[in-house]
Amino acid sequence: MINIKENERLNVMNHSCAHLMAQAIKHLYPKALFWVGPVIEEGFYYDIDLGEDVIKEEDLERLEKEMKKISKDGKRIVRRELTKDEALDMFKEDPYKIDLISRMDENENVITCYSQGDFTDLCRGPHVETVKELKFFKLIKFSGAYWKGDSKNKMLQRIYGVCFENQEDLDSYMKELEEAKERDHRKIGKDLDIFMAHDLVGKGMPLWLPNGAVIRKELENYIYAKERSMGYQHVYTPCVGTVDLYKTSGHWDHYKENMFPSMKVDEEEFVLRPMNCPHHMLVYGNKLHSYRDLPIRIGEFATDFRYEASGAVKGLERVRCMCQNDAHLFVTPDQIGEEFKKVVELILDVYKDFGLENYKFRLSLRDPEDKEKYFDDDDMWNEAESKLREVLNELGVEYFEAIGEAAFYGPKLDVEVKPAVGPEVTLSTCQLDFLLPRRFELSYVDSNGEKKVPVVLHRAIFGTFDRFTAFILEETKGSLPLWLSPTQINIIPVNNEYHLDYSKELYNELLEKNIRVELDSRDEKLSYKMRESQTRKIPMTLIIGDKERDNNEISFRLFGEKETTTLSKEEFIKLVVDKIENKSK
RNA sequence: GCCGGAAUAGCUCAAUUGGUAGAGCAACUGACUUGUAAUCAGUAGGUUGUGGGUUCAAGUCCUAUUUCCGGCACCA
Repeated sequence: MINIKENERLNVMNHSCAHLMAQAIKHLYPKALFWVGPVIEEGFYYDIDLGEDVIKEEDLERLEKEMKKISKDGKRIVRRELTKDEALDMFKEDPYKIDLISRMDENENVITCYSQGDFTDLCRGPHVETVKELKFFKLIKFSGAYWKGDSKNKMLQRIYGVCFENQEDLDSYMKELEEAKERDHRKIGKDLDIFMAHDLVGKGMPLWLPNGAVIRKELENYIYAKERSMGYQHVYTPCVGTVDLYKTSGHWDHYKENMFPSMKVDEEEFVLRPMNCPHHMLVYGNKLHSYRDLPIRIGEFATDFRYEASGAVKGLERVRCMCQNDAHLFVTPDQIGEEFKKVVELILDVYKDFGLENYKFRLSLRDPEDKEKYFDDDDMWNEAESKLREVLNELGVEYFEAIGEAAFYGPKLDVEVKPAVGPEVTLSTCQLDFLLPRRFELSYVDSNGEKKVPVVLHRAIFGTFDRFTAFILEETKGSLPLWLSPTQINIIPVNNEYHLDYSKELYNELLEKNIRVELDSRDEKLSYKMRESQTRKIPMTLIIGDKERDNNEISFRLFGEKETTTLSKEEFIKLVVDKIENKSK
C-alpha cells in the first residue's frame, strides 16, 4: 500500500484535501471548530469539535457532495503571513487555534494561514494552487479522538479521508482496503475453523479449535527445538501467584490496573499472572549459581492473563488470555552484548524461516523526563541504551528509536508489524532489565568469590503464540506452508468403488510418516470435493483414479494452482517429507 | 475505558411506513457413481444476543446489558 505521507505530491494534495473537508464541514456545521488535520500514511484526517452534533455514516456522503461542489467552484488557495498578534486576533473566537498559536514562536517559524473562498485556516502549508485540483478523494471512516491524544481531555470527532491524482489510483486504494478485510485473521480464523469465542467463556478469551491447535503445536515444536539448540532450559510454572510476588517484583505498583482482580484463598491474595518474570526469577534463585554457569536461559510457553481494555481486544491479536513464547536470560554484565546479539540473530533467523519481510525493529527507550513511569537511575538507563544500540549497529540491523516506549525497568528492542486492519503491533521483544534481579536479591558468585547481581534479558521471539498466529494467517492469507498447515494432504478418489482401496493404502502410508492427511470418501462429485479442498486452502490435493492405481502413482495439485503433477508414490512421499523438513511452500 | 455503528438458522445475508420471520450454502434422507472450484429432489433447522418497557400487534420503537465492528486512549 502506498505511503501517502512520504509521497511529496500526494502529501500536499491530502493536506489540501483536509482543508477542503474542513471547509465543507464549516458549511454544514457552522459552529464547527477545528483542531489539527495532518497527513498520515493512509491519507489525512481532521479533528473537529462539533459541539452537540455527531457525525453519522450518511453525513460522510453529504460532506463528500459538499466537497465536490467546492472543488468544482475552483477557488484559489491563498497563503498569508501573520504576526503572532495578528494570528491571535484573527482566531480570537477559536480556543483551539489560540492554544496552537500561543505555543508558536514567530521568530523560529513564520506563522501562516491559508484561505480558499469563505474558509481560512491556520496552517504551515504548502498547498495545491486551487481546490480544483482535488477531485479524486473519498472520506473513509470517522470516530472519536481525544483532544491532544489524552484520554483526560474532551473527545473530538475525527474524520479520515484520502485523496489521489486520478480515479484509477483511488479505485485501487479502495480495492486494497477491501482485500485487507479478506486477509483479516478474524475472518480467516472463522473460515478455516482456527479459533472461536464464546460469551460464556468471556471477552478476549479465544478457544483454539483443532486446526488452530495444530498450528500452535507446530510453532511450539519449532521454537522449542531452536531454543534447546541455543542452550535454553524450559520450565513449567503456575498461572497464579500471590500478590506479594508482584509486590516484590514491583509490577503491583505499576500494573495492577491491568491485572485481573485478586482472589482471596484462605488468608492469601492471589492473582492470575500477567507475565512470568517473577516466577522465573524464583526458578533462578532456587540454586546458588557460579559465574561459570551463566548465561542461564529459562524458557516457558506460559499462559498469562491481562485485563486488557475492552476496546482493545481483537481476535487473536490482543487478548486477555495469551500464551507467551517467553524466556529470561540471566547473564553477567559483560555478557549482555553477546547474549542480546544472539537474541536478535534468532529473531532474524525465525523471520527468515517464515518468509516474513514486512517488519521493523524499534529500539524503545525511556523518556528521561518521565520520572513516574521509569525506574530512576540515569547511569543504568544510559549504559543499557547504549549497549543495545552498539549491538544493533554491529549487526547492521536497521531500526528506529522510540522515546517513552521502554518498559519501566529497562530499554527494549521490539519488532513491529502491521496487521491487515488496525495499528501496528509488537511481535518479538527483547528487554534489558537491571532491576528485577535486585528486587529478588538474585546473585551469582564471581571469580573472586564475591556475590554479584546478574542482569536479565526478557525475550519473546513469537511474542505470544496467539498474536504470531494471527500475523502468519494474515501474511499467508490463510494459505499456510505445508509444515504448518492443519491438514497437509487431502486424498480424493475419483470413484469410491474402484479407487478407494488404493487411496486408503496411500492414506495409511502417509499417516505412518506423521503427515496430516485426510481421505475424502464421501459420495460427492470430484469437482465438489476439489472445490472444498481449495476453499479450505489445503496445500496438496491428491486425485486418485485408474491411472494412479494401475501405475502405483499419485497425481497432486498444489493450493492455488491449476495444473496437476504426477509422480511415483515413492517420489511423492520423498517430496512431501522434504518440503516439511525444509519448511518450504 | 471513550465516541460511533451492529447483533436474525451452524455460515453468508433478506424481511415496505410496526402487521404470519425467509433464501443460498452447510447438516440430515434418498437418487445419481462421477478425472480437478458447487448433481438433483426432499427433510429438519429460530422465544430475532439477553432482560425490561411502549403497543391491539415489536426482528422493526424506547431502555438497560453483553458481545462484535471502526477509530481514540491503553499495551509490563
